[in-house]
Amino acid sequence: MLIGFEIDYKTLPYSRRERNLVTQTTNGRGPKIRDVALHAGVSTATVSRALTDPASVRPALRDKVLEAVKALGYTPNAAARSLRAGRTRTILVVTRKRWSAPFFSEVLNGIDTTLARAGHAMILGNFDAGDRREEEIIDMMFSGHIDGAIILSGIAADTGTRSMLDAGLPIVSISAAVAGTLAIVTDEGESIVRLADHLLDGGHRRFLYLAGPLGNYNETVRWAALRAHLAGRADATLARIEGDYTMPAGIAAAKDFLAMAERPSAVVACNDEMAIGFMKTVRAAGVAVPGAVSVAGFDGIEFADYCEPTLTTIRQPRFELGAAGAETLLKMLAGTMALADGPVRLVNRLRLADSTAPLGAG
Amino acid sequence: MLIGFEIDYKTLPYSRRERNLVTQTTNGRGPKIRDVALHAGVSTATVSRALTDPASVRPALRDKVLEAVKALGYTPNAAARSLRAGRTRTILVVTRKRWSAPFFSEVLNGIDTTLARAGHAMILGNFDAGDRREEEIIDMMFSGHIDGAIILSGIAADTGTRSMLDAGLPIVSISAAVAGTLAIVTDEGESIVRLADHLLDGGHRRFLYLAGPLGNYNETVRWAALRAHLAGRADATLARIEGDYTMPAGIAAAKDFLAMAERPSAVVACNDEMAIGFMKTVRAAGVAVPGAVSVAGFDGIEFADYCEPTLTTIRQPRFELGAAGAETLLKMLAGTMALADGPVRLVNRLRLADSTAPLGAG
DNA sequence: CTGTTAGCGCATTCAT
DNA sequence: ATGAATGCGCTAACAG
Repeated sequence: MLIGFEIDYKTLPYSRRERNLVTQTTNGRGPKIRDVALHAGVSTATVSRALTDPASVRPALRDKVLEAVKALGYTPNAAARSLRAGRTRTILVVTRKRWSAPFFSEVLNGIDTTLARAGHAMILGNFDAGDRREEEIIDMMFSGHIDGAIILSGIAADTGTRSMLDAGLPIVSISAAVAGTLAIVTDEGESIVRLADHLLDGGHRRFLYLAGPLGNYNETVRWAALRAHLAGRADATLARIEGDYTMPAGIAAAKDFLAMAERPSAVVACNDEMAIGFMKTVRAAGVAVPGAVSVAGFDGIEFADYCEPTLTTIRQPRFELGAAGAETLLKMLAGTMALADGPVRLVNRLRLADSTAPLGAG
Repeated sequence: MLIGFEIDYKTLPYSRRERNLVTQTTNGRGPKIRDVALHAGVSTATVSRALTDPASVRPALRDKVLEAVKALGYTPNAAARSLRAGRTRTILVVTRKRWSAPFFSEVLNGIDTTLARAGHAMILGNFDAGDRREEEIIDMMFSGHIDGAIILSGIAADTGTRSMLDAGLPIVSISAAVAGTLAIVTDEGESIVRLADHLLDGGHRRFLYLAGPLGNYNETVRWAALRAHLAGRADATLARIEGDYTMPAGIAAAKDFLAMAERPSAVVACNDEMAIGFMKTVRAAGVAVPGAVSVAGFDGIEFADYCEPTLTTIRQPRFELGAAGAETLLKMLAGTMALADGPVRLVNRLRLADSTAPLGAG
């Protein structure tokens, strides 16, 4: 039995010190607002006010409170706060299992940075149509666990019984416009037309388009724009091969391309990954890029500058898409923006690199 | 005025139907447990039990409750539940701003999949040492908003005043072992030795190592293992160039390499991105890979198979790292696993590709 | 400007 | 097996 055993707090790591203070309070689970109130000699209401609306408390008292907060290592309980306030300062971000990490990770970064600055947290949820996870995502919308949602998945979670849209929370969709949400999109149709014009200017007339998944928003917009534009040129042809945005899909498309009797001279892929898989494969088969075929992508992922050859592509403002989406959602929560104020459109930039060249050049 | 105006609910979208039902309940914000109880003719306690412990309620009553739940579109309020139960079924995952998206996105996928299966949500938080975000992360640990944390950042958020470790919640660190947490790591030291042996077998003796950020866990482990191993070979030399895991760092290293009087014949990069940036640059300068220099990476990101040439690397089980981390944390929460049961070690695999060849071959 | 009080919605005692 | 009542921790009315 140790009697009079003295702990020298100054030599202990602060964690130990704090833990010790914590145990001096009412119960085992860390200090509550009441503990702070007692320590500071004020009521719990004053503590609450000193923390959430400092201006409403006399400086002298406020300082006493903040001192007590620091001394006890008090952090307000989030659940109690949420229950009382009716909001959680938490946002749900939904993605799909097979997302394009190089593209979306930077969007996510933009979201996180913006939300964090506003004191909001971000719950990430992956789902694919049909799996149980989809139901959980919807439940979360109705559970009061979150204040709003950002959709990166291109579609809303919807089990047929109910949809995440029904919860009545503000929702923003980024990159793909989802009906019933405020969409943050880019001028992707115009962008792909600019790309096509660049290739047309280089003398290209036989085009091949590497498609994204059928029904996908971006796929639909890009294809429609490209097709409409080339339809206006009597001398141009446009073939199409289906794909799913992955590099293996680019490989598969390349095999089809290599088997074609009359090969197109210009390939426009619906995203960079497919373009990169395509280039790798045709080059391995002895088809020079851009010598024999020009290849362009879409998105402007980082690797577009490191593949061989560097990839002509359309650079989307990924971070800004995320930031604008988060900003917009915060405004909807604040009531200063509404669905009708959308969609928000950002501008892409054509980035020329070594994978495209005028017909016959390269 | 519309009298006797009948709405045909069957032709309305379900969302409309549900919204209608919701308004039949006590207040504006959706049905509460009391509404369900009234609708089913039971007490709130029975509703609660029917939902959380169905076996404890007589089947007849249980069915009535579940029916009422469905009819009203009831979803339990998460904040109230958390406050009452003392846990949130939410996990915090911390990353750093400059993470390697190709590597960590798949780890994240493993985490999310595993947590979701167990009914847990995942809050994502980016931080960098010194910014305000770091404090928020720590606050979250103390706020009762989360039940535990997974560290992908390699270091614990720590302001000097307090650290996320002090909250007393279970914490797992993945890929880099963080003191005070249960670490999920790989046999990276052994892996890099296997890689070195492969190059030694090919006749290489002059090595160059492209380093990660000083102090980084993986950097430290890999460098120590490689250095110790080559130190055992009297005929081998090992140079080192600093970097920060990015492709531009690989470019910078390549410039230094090109300026060397006697160039090493084998380059081992601490991650794939640097190896890829390096290859791109030396090839552009006319140095053949692997003809003049063999290059190897570390991590096994997807793009390693699509760069030019394909990259010899060490493939880490990224999804499994995430899954194991989440699994482990869940066990810690359940009390069936503790810090002392770690670390958990997964095994990497050497993946040979076109960027390495025996000395003088290629 | 500050203290007292009530209640956010739920899970869990304690009775029955 | 079920119901009544309590309190998780906090903030917002209301009083003073």
